[in-house]
Amino acid sequence: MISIKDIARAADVSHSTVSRALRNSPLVNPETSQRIRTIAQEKGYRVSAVGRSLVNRRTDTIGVVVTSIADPFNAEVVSGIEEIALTHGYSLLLATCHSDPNREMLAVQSFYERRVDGILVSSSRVGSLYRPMLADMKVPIIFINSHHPDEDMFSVTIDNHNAGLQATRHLVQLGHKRIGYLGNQFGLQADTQRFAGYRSALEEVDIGFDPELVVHGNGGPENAKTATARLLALANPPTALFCFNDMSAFGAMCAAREHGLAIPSDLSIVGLDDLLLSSYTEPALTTIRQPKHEMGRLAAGTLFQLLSGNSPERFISMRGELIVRKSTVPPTSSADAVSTNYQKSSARV
Amino acid sequence: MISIKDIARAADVSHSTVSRALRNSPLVNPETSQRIRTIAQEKGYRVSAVGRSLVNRRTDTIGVVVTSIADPFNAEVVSGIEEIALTHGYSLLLATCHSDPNREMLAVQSFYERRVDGILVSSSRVGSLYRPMLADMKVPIIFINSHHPDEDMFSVTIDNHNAGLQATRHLVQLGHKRIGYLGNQFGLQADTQRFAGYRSALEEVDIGFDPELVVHGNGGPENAKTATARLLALANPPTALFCFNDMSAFGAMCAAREHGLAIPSDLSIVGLDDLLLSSYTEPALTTIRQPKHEMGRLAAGTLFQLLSGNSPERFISMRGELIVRKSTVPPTSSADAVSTNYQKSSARV
DNA sequence: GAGATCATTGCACACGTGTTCATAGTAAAA
DNA sequence: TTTTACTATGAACACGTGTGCAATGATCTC
Repeated sequence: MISIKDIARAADVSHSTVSRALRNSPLVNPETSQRIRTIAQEKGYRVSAVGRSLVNRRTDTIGVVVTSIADPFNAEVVSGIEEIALTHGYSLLLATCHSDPNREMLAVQSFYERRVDGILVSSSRVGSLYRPMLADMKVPIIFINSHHPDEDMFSVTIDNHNAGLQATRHLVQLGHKRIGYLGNQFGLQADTQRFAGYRSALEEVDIGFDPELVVHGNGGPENAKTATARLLALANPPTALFCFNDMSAFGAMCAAREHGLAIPSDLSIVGLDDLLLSSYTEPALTTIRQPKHEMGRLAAGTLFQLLSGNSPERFISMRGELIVRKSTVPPTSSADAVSTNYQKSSARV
Repeated sequence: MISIKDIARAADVSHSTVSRALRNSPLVNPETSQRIRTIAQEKGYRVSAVGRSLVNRRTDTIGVVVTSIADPFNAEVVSGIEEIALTHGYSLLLATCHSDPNREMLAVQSFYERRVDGILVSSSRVGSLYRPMLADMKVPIIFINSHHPDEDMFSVTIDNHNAGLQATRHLVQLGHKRIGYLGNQFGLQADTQRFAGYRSALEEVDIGFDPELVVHGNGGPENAKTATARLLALANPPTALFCFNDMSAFGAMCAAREHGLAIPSDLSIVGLDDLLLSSYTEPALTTIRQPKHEMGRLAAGTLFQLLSGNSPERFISMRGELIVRKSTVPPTSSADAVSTNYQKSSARV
């Protein structure tokens, strides 16, 4: 592994001059500079970022923590982050935590030891615990998809309440009265807020909330499938279903088919995310589009603002957009009838 | 930012002793060691990996280059890599190159400057050009999903020829005679080999190869859709289609539906990858399963073998597994008849 | 009691780079 | 010719950590 000292020796100058020459410093004679660069090229020299980082006190590296990179949502977010990082000449350290708060902390600690210039965390589960940690480590940190109203906290999210509202309103406006909610793991902030939006939409039109119609998966299709199966086995099953995300919606569609139901005629389904594949399923999925790539870009942008001494917006909240495709239709009369009957006899909660 | 010198001062010892104490060296008195560790904890000290890397001449970091992290195949591979890296205490630097050979080189150069301990490249497009580069930089590099028979090259792939063979044989055995191939971008190694497998399967049963039935997308659903549309507009369209990957297959299914064809009765489709969502589509996709996660694990494992001085297997080739689901059935008699007619009049290539 | 062994610690250097300051040489100004 | 300004370069230190070697003091052996 060759260093500037090696080419200094070869060019018969001091390593200081080499350092300057390779960074195009105007302080060094153009001819010597050229000579040094030629030698460096011949020897295949490449500057050591670790040596440079030590003196510059920056690594040109940012750390990204996600629950799982195999989750298309996170993949898109990371893609947006990487795009912006590249334009700033930064590299990305990636770690996954699989929704384990402990692993999330370990990942952040590891990033800190590596002296990243900033950290991005998607779907954090330990947001509040960062306060003491951040006191020690003076590293800017941006949250994506989770929001923590403390000072010195930055975040980029979509308005989850509004997303739940839009999705459920769409079903309500189609005439559905018996609308289920398929959530994510209990305690996840985004889940709580989307669920709240769902309830708000029901309240707007005085549809009673039935806790029987709420089930929870884990954001993946398999658990969504079993959760949906429970829902469909009810004496009075829903005619429409709002799913926490598109992956869950796919699982729900699968469960419905296996239960002998046709989509959308027997069960309308709304997802949330608008994944690349969501428009290619049969039927194409009605969903709330989340600007995943843009969220990644904005989060990274916020970080770089911070790094360059500016004061970016503290909390960025984006709007999801309802994309109506083929998985939602008005309820069939028979289902509607059942639903109406049930309304009469069910207690309002 | 506090260093060992700061706690050395606080504990009234030399920084050497601090360094030893924090690394649990038996050379230091247990009591002083404990005292030092307590002070370090109080001050929230965390070792600087950059300082340590400089002297240890290793960064405990590996670099991963993929075409796009939003591609589920790559996401799964990276997931497998990360899993193994974690068990070795390594971190992951991630870069995307979007199939641009130039960006691929830049990413590798950037990794080298950061002095990663090893590099993994998925679906490389510049394999041969690595020879001169590797001569300079003494960094182990492993290829995933592309194979380069030079010495000093390591790779993990599936047997693409066999995968194409299996997929096409499956369609042949169902009775199809007019089988299309929907490939990836021209020149990609995996595409060439899968296509060769496709042709071998046709030759086995003396089905003539018709170049009209071969189209190319770019591995994504949108281009696959338009490419498939061209195929279906033929005077004598295929009754079955082997797609380069599942993403392409989804696009093909979409195109078929828009063309008024039912799947699988009017058009059988085989994909390749077996993505998480491939079993949740309607109909569920018949495909060749690629052990993506395992490939990532094996590639990372090979790298760590290399790093620990062992001599791992140079070329690991895995077998894809045919997963028969619902998107493939024997051709309907009418389609079969057309196909047979065509056979008679078409020239063998 | 003298010498030997051992435990504990500090000094000094190394890793690769950047930067301040001083110095030597050169050209311009007086 | 002398003074001044400027150009080009090197010496020295810094960044944070690890380690070989020497030194100190204590304990043990004979």
